[in-house]
Amino acid sequence: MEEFINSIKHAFGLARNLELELPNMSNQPLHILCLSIDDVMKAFNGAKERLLMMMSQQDKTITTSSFVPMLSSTHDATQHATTSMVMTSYIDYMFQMQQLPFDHVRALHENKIIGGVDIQKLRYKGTLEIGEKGERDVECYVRSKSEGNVQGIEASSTPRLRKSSRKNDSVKKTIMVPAPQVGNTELPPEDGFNWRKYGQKEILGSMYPRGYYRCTHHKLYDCKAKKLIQRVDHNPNIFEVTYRGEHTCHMSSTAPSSYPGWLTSANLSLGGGGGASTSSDPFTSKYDGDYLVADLADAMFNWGSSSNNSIEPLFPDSNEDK
DNA sequence: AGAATTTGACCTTG
DNA sequence: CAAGGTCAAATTCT
Repeated sequence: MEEFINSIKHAFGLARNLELELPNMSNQPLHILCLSIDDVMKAFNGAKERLLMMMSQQDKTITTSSFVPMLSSTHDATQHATTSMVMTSYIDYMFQMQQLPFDHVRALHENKIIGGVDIQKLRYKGTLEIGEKGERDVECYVRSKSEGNVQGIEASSTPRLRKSSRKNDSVKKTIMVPAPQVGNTELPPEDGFNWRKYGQKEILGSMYPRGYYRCTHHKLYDCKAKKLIQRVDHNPNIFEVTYRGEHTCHMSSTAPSSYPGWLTSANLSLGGGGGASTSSDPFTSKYDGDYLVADLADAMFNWGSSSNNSIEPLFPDSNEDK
């Protein structure tokens, strides 16, 4: 455990240094920045390996270890699982960051604002991914499946025509997202897309209702992307967010110009170009659940002292205008 | 006024 | 048939 703590502290230290040096990077060749990012990634990679080893050992024995009590005030199995999952998410989050600095730095260079030290906009939302299908040994926590490509069937015998959309959703990916501690805590942090709620349903056996959202552009661009949001029963500070379908609104002027790292994964096919950034630009007002690298580290190490295992507000002021 | 949300009814799936 | 998912009218918000 101590080994893991040291390695993760080292990684966060490197990330912190990189963050601090970022304003001065504008005069440096980009490959210098790449090397720095590589160092950070390697450090987190090592820490993650250790954590996954510890988790796999835990999963085999299902007994308490020194690891869980340090993070959690309650020791029941579900809390244990959730805490481990979210902690792993922090590590994953740092990996996902790798996809962003390059975009950000490029954007900043292109916009010639890096000299203006608008570091505020380098803050990134804290949407955390638990894992991806078949990628790691915590995949048991993730539901991710393809549902086939059966075409929808028109309901011809009823006055109300409706396509079967469920089978058309070829992509389904579920992640765990911590609830924001300020602003509207009823919703998980934004993910850069604009969603419109179209339904809510009480789910059998769940304490909290499930909210159904679709892309705001679903009519204009025939965008098929949807998401389901539901609070986790045993920890209301965590949302289970299921994404379905693919965004086909990339070229929209209101579509995000950059996506969170986990959304750029191949199975969601979210890569590709983005249009001009407007209000949906993740680095402007739409991104209100901001977390800095250094604060992620602080939140992570303060986790155990928090009575509700939630993420502390990092920039309370930035969320008040919601 | 238009956009977004709510909510009960309806539809699909297993 | 039950449960989950979606529709669409009513309502609320901006």
